[in-house]
Amino acid sequence: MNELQSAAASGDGTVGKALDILDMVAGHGRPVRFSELLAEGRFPKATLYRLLQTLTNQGMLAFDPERQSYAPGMRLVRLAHSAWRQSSLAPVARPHLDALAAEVGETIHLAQLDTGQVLYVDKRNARQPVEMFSQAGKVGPAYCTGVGKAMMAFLDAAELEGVVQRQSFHRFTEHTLASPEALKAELAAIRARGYAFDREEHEPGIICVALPILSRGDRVIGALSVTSTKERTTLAALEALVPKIRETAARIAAEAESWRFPEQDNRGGRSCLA
Amino acid sequence: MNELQSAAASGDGTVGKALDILDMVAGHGRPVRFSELLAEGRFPKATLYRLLQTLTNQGMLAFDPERQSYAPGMRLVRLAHSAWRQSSLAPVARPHLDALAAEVGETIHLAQLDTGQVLYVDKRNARQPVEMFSQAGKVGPAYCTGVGKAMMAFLDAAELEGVVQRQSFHRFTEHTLASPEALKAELAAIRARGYAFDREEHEPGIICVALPILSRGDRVIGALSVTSTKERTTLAALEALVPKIRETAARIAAEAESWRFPEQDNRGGRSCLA
DNA sequence: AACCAAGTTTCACATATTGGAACCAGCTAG
DNA sequence: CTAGCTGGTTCCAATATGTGAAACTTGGTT
Repeated sequence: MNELQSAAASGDGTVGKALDILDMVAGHGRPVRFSELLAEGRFPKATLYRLLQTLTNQGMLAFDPERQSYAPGMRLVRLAHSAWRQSSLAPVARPHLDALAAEVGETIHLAQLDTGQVLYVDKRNARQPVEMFSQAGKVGPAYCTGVGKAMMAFLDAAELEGVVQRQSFHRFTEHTLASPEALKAELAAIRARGYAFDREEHEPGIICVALPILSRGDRVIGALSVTSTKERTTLAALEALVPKIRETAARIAAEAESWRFPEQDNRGGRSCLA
Repeated sequence: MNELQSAAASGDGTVGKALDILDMVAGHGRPVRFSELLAEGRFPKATLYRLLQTLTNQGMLAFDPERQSYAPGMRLVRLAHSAWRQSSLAPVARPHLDALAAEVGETIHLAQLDTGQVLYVDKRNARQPVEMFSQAGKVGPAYCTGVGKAMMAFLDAAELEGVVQRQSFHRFTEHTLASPEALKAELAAIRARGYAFDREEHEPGIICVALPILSRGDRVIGALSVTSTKERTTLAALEALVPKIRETAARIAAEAESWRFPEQDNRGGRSCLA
């Protein structure tokens, strides 16, 4: 029936297809027409149509009748809020990120590995007010970012293989490690050293240090990075921050371990104000 | 064939059920056991089980084998990022919120109406760094919040009816409007006045002014509020901010109108494979 | 009027979903 | 140790659901 299609994507019946379509719509990054999706050739006309309808009236997609196009719906935002609070590292990490941010005056990212990609779950922006979802929920490549490499370096062989296979190795800059071999060599170095650099591998001028967040038994549960520009600082200067970052990572890891959900149920009214 | 019947809830086949389950899990606000969900009695054992599995291996749910419990998964966060950027008012409103926040030194909320509830999509916090998802994606009641009432007041009769029906009218404080009648009277006043107050109706000590964001033809597309505490300020003082807020709301509305998605397609990286 | 492309609906067919019931731990109590 | 649990997983026939080619409708062009 099925052999090595297992891993990633669709397969599970109707629900799987529906979610696939959700991804397709979200993936476009802008409202999409029925025909555009159809053109992707992944589903026959009628099926696609029906599924879109279902998703739409479930609020997972929003249909703009004027422009006749679909976009991911707000129900996702509601659900994601809940996901973020429960399943991400962000809530436990928050105070630690704040502290670290106060110490080093640079941009900080908290990321997790998801389907071979880096998923940013929180951020502290040196200056200027934080952007909300615009950053959390964002995904990026693993093979050419500090956090991505930091996490990959501490995966075990089997996991790593899967993740490496999913990398696109697109050459973003002249420094991008654009092959599995180059990447693996780099990962070995990172593993030995204990932390990763991003030497303008993803964006020109942007450099960073990143450390994995390891839970008991060295399981990778996330990564933490401090980012800056080549103009403002140097790799050596960033490297000097490693002890602090490591400390923060350790604290987060420790807390993540013990973090059991408070037995109180949900829905009350929480609001603003500290 | 139909519009305003059946509305939200489940019904659409398997996909609908799956999404229902997603809501159930998310709704608990903490990892849930199979049996807890089962106890809800909405689905027969085997069905629930299968659906949970499907959702899990699609990444919509995360299963913690140690604690044997399900929580909303990270795939939702990814999807929501996209939803937030495309379908919410937040991206267009951002600069205007920043400006408003700078002027009035208080907490600002940007909300939309979703399934009869208030869905917060962005926020500016007077002081202290913004919390990310913790606020965006959060939902709250419509009948006892400034933004909720501001939006309801400008719905047309048919829409309003639907929304009112979904209110729980739980009495949060002694000021809460706890009946459809009281609410409707208030809404009429708000409609006439052009803006809404929250007089400690949701949380004791918390007051706010809110204005709807109306697009061409007076369609409600969101709401904007300035919140503070009874100690720090008064309703009259908040009322004095109305012109500024109205201006901001108008700007957001105008921009939302013209906002067509930049023709550039999805970000440089990969599509949906790799 | 004739055409075309985009979107919507139909319908005979088969596959995916269903859910009662049986099954399998792992526990606790008798 | 055995019976009786509770919580979770698997079977499988019955059938409700989802499928998709093709027909149809809409609205815009020439």
